[in-house]
Amino acid sequence: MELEKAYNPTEAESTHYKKWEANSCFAPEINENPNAEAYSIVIPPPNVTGNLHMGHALQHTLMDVLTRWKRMQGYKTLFLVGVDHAGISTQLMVTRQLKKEEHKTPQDIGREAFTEKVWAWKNQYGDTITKQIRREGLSVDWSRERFTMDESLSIAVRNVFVQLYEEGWIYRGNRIINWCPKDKTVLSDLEVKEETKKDGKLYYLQYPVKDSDVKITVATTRPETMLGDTAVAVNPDDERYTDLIGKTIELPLTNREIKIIADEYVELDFGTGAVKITPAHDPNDYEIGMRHNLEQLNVMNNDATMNSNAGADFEGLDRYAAREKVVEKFEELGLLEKIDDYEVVLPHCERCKTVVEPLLSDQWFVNMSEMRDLALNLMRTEGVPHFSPQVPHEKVYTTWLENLKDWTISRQLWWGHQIPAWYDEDGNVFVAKTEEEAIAKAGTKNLTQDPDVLDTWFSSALWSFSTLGWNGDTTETEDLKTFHPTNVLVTGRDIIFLWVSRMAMTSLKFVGEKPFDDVIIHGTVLDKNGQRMSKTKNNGVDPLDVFDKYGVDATRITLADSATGADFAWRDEKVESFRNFANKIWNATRFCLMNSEGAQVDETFLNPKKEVRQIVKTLGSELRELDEEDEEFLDKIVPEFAEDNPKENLSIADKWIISRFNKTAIALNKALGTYQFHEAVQLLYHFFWDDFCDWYIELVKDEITSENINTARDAARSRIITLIEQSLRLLHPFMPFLTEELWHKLPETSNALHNSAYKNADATIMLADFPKGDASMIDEKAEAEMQAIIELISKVRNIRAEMNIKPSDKPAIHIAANGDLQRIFRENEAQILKLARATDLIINESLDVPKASAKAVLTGGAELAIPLEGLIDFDKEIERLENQIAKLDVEGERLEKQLSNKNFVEKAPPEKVEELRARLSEIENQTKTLNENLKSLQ
RNA sequence: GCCGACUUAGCUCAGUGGUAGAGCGCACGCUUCACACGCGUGAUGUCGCAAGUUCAAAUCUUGCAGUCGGCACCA
Repeated sequence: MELEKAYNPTEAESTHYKKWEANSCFAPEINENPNAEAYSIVIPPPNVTGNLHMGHALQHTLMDVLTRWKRMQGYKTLFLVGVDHAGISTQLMVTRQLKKEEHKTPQDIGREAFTEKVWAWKNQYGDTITKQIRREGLSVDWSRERFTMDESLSIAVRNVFVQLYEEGWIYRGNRIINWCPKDKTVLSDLEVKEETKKDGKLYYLQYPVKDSDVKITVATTRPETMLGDTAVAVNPDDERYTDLIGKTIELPLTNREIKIIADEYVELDFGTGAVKITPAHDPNDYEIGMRHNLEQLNVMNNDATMNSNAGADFEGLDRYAAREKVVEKFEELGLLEKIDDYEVVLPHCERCKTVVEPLLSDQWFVNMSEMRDLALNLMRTEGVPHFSPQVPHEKVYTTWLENLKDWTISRQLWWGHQIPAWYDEDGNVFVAKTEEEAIAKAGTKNLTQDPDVLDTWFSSALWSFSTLGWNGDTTETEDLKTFHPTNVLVTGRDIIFLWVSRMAMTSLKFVGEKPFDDVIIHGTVLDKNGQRMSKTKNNGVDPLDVFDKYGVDATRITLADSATGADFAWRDEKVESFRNFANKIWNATRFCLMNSEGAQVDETFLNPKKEVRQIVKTLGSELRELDEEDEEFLDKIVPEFAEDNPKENLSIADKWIISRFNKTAIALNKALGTYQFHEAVQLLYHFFWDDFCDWYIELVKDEITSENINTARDAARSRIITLIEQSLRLLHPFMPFLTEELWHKLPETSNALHNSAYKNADATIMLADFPKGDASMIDEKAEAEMQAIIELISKVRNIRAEMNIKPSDKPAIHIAANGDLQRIFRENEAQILKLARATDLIINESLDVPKASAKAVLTGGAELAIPLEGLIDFDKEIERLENQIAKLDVEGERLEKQLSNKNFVEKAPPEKVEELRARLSEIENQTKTLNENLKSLQ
């Protein structure tokens, strides 16, 4: 079989996903093992309005890597997918469309028609994100796809609301809240972002005290709110104002009189020490107002224009126009003391960036006390959720919970879960799951449902269990039993408070168990200059463009390689290098397939013991008394077997690559188990490229391309193709398309290679058994021997390059070495000659070469020389040797210094001291030899 | 204001007590029968600064500087 010269991802990406999906490979039901352990991940539901960005691609890749890995291990895996209705974003988007297409506002068409439009919009555009998820290759179970406004999830929301209300945790109250005048809705504290404005002003306004000439000066950044002042407060200990406490102020621009009150809240040394109090427009003033029983005068409409309470001169003015006018009037009255430049920090709507106005308003709140304690207790007693990385997230999470305030959950929107509360004509409230129940409770049909909807995060908070069937009416399902708690949540740090904490709380409260064990917090993908990607800066990198350019697999493994929890700057060059890696895998496989006649994928070629077990099984009882772990077992029963069996007859290179493979597999499983994705990718990259391609393939090339058909050649072919097959399995969680594409091209791949949990499924690498790695196949001796061969070849290559020996010139290699090294080099003579591009390998106890030779030393006291009659440039060779001596000298000096330090020798672990001594002795030997070589040239 | 992270080769980043690493880039050489998205060879770092702990510090402690982030906020 001959493959294209380079990997072209397009075809693989367009066919395999469809096949996997059609074969239900993603659903947990594919697992035939009734005792299989479950593994589950729920996706952080992307906004239904959303488009995939690089952050999603990163997060999704990590979840899919874990899911595919566990699935291949035989776990009953569920990667649950779904989208979020995303209240404000979606409503804004549809509102914008309505304005553009029909020049209408939502109010023009009414709630029902508008909501219908949003649903239509959702149905039309809502699958953008799910298409993109398919493109990413995510092995999510589409049969369990959820939407936060699904019927069952909505029932869950209502049940949770009703229960919390009945238990007294949810209440309706009139409090200072964050109001977005543009979106015209209340926002929770978490949806408000502070921004510093450097060119702000601090205005000093003078208020005349009634029946006196005294004026009291207050400082404010928002002069327009003075129209709602209902007091001026001073510190009770402030001697400047002692006489004024209790006096009355004639509030300018209004004909109202307000009191001067004393309150500890006021700081003596800030501003003028006197504070205007506007209980309806400032959270602190509100608190003071409550303490002093002050009137709460709301002077603003919900679009941040002034209302009639502000007086006829101001009514209808925008807050900023009103500010200017108030200042002008104060100036006219001679009551404007001064205006200072002042850096102000203003709250902004996270979504539309409008300055948020603190307003007194009737809203629904959740008192979080009980649920907060449940979550805190879980962390304190079990350390759950376990954050990766633990620092700083565990502490930030805990601290936030400890300081948790009430959650504002109502939103003045139409898109979302409408609050299940009804009012009768007298304003009495009836909270119930359905209107019928509310009617029953109220004893009247004349009820109006609260027009507001719930914060989007209220439904997201239930996501870990509402998606598995819990809705309050139904509290036990097979899925809940099997998949809850989920194993790990993968998400960004921006929603630890908004989402992670709330899932922890609601899950504990309503299901009585944690929602997940682990939480992986990934970093943020920044642009190439280290800036956050944003629409306004237009510096975003579209993952779909990257997929098109470099392929999905290259993008996935690039992202996984970057996942250390730290932010990182996006570089196309990095994907390019992983695209090259994909191509390398493609070509290595291509090469093996060009030489695959007579080969078969068969694990026993990598592990003869497995064959022993098979033979034992076949032969049956007569062999039972023999120890199958005994390495010479086969020799004992059939001596000729070991000699002739090419599976047993392994070269150093074979043993070495098998050892390296098993080490890699073990380390890879460990890295994935501890969420060290970068480590995992590095292991795969270097095993495959450096060990397998650069060395193993080159070492066995001659044998497997041999024209002579014999069992040894076919065994070598089977071995290398089996190594490819096993490597593809290790790579599959990261590069699903490429590995599936290649796997099917390998000879005799079938569902027999599946994990035993998937015996009957159609053949696919995604269900193949994930290699665990066999520690007993690690062969340190073979690795050391191979290291000697690699060192020899590398040194020859170094001489060739530095002495400018043409590739076409093939010199002889002379080696002086001890018995063991002699054997190793002789056994691999053909490979050494090929890879070093030499003609003869002359091995002796000592070197017997002409002066005109280039020389080098090897670890273990061996020497090598390449005679270069007529070719050698003595000056160059001298320089080369001097360079090597200099390098060794630097290291030797440091070691000598360390070893002559008594403290080190006495206090450091003996094995460490011994290690350094051995190294020093090696350096001394090599230096000595190099110096002799150098002298002979001078 | 409080909390925290980061600072390592030209660039992007790994590395958490024992001889400084990768990819890209750079230099030199290669139509070596899988791959130039390749092969071989090489150069490049007082690991932000200062002090401390230790036989030993990129790694632990403290301080400083710079960058970034989270939380809170004084009118």
